[in-house]
Amino acid sequence: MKVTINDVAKLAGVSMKTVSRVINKEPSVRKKTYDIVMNAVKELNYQPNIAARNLAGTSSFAVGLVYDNPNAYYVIDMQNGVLSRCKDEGYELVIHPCSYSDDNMEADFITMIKRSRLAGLVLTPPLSEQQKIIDMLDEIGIQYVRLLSGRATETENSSNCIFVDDFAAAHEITEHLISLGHKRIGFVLGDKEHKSTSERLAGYRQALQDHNINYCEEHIFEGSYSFESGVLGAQHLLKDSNKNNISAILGGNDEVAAGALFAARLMNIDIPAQLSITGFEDSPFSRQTWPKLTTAHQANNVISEHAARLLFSKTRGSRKQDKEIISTFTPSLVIRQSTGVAADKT
Amino acid sequence: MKVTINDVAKLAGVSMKTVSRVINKEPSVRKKTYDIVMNAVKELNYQPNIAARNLAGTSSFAVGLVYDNPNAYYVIDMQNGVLSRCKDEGYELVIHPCSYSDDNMEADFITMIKRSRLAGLVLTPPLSEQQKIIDMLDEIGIQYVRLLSGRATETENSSNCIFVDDFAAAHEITEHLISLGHKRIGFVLGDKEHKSTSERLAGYRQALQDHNINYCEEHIFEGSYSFESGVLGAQHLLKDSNKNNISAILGGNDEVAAGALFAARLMNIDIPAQLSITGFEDSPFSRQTWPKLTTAHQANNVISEHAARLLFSKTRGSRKQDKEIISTFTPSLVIRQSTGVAADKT
DNA sequence: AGTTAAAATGACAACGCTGTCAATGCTCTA
DNA sequence: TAGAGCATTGACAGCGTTGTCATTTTAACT
Repeated sequence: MKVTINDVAKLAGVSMKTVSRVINKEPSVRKKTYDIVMNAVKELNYQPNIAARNLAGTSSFAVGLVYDNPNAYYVIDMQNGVLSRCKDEGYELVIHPCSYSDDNMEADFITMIKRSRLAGLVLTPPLSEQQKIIDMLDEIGIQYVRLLSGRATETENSSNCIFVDDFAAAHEITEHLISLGHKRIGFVLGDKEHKSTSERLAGYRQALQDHNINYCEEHIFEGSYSFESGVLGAQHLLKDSNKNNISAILGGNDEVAAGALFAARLMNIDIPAQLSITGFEDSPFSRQTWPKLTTAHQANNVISEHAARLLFSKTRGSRKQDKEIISTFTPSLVIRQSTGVAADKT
Repeated sequence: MKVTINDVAKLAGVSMKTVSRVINKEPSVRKKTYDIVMNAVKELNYQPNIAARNLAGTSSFAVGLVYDNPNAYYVIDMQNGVLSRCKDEGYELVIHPCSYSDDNMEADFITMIKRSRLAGLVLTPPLSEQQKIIDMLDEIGIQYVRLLSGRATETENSSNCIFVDDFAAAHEITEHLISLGHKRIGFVLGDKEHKSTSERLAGYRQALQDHNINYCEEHIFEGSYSFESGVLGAQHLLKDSNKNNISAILGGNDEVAAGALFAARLMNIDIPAQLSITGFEDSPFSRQTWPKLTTAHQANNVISEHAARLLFSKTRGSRKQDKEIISTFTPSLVIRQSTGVAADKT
């Protein structure tokens, strides 16, 4: 039942160490030896014991995924992306949900890292944006990859970052609305602690400017990445006392947009005839609203897979540098039924 | 930086083994010794190395969570519930998403178990219902806990099962609709491979029978647990050519119900004035539809925490039997705005 | 063929903990 | 107070791998 490296070595007629070399794809193994060992591995269906490898080796065979994100779809995509890479590389994934606001967070963090002797970490926003955390990790000396909102060129040291260009996405969405004739466009922002919020706002402003539309502070609602915030934000932007005459609303993400949709329904506003609404991320429920949301598609599972890829390229010293790692992802516009030609409100 | 059990032993002036006893909460340690050791542990901020524990010990310090479920909210809740228990017990969680239809599934499964030397497994539906998988696990001899739809009394050996009483939930929901005057109630079922589907259907039938309403096959749509299925199912049940005169629809779960809501909107049917719709599970997006869904609340994170609790009680030989483990959970009705008094259709 | 360097392989000691079993300390009884 | 018997502690091997370094084999030259 329990096959060890010794069994394989015996069957292959080589030493333990040579088997170790083969399964770790180390150089300096003759092709012939390699084949013999691999055959033995297959014949016995040998699975190296992770615990032993972790204990004996310098770096472990486990990576951590750290997130503080209430969005289930986002988290699942992130997990699956990283996990698929882990499986290929024979690593384990240790998931670590945590709360940024939690006082114990740092201690928790360190406990996790120490206990599992992690080879590296994938950090998702907003934790990936916290300098305090980055400093802590640098001090510990652990490898990590950060998922960030922005573009690679901006930051000086971005060798361990994967970027999502929210600026470009917001720019594209806003231009889409402008092309439909919208001039008074509201924006229900996400949490201001998230960099994606300021990036998206900046993209929106740039698009307005490109088309000579004045930026108007009254069109901005500072909210958070939640359905409820979308409801509140839309209600605020649309209420009669605010003579905004808004004809379109950007939701900070799909959830916010769904909330805005909900609010519009409460106010008997027809979508998209009277009001256009857009989201961000193209999460599953942007297809589960009525009408379906125009949004910016963001392949989180692919993004996180690249994050894992980048992490492995650092930890395992480029054992195999098969595919190129994409370091900046730009979401692409997906037009659905929640946006339409602007109603004339002049 | 790296504190080992030896450092603690030296500081405490005891042997390695005694420290081991303390951190494992083994009996036969004098209170005084225990305190001395614990102080040393705290002073050095000692974290036992999981890899070493796994390697040296008979059972490992990792449990697996296996799921084949497309519902992100469900999966996240399950993870968080199990994880919270793991944290308390110093265990790691290895997540294992898999596809029931995948041919490699079994091999994958075994690879995972072998590689990580898991102490136990938590299985969620529909995998937990597969006899083939159960047999496989029994053969391997690994501990596991199954999450099942049903009630504890039904099955002969249910000592390693946690039940969710979908029958009762469906009964309650159906009675709610009946009490509102509904007599012709449609049901868009989930995947027929899931036991929850037959349980919910049975609960629905029982409620009809209890109130002397005839069960009518035309009111049933065999679908799957997805938004799209909800759309299709509702469209089918509501189309004019089917002279069903349905005044209410049970969605197989919240996602299905959201789909049904979507379909109703397409057909310009007013909810709940013309049609009542209900879901199951009370997942977040039952609160993100318009109108919000009447559903059956099911605390998946609590349920999965109890599953983990049950698993630990088996593996660690009841080291501390603090809280009682609930083995059957009954979802409770949550009335929101998607259900209302039946329109008179006679 | 003889020499030398490089490539391939192997022997063996860690890694940090737990299981086993022996040794010691303590309590209680006669 | 001695001895039995249990509670508590410790010494040491071993879990299955990798790192180090020594050894053997191969290739590449005179």
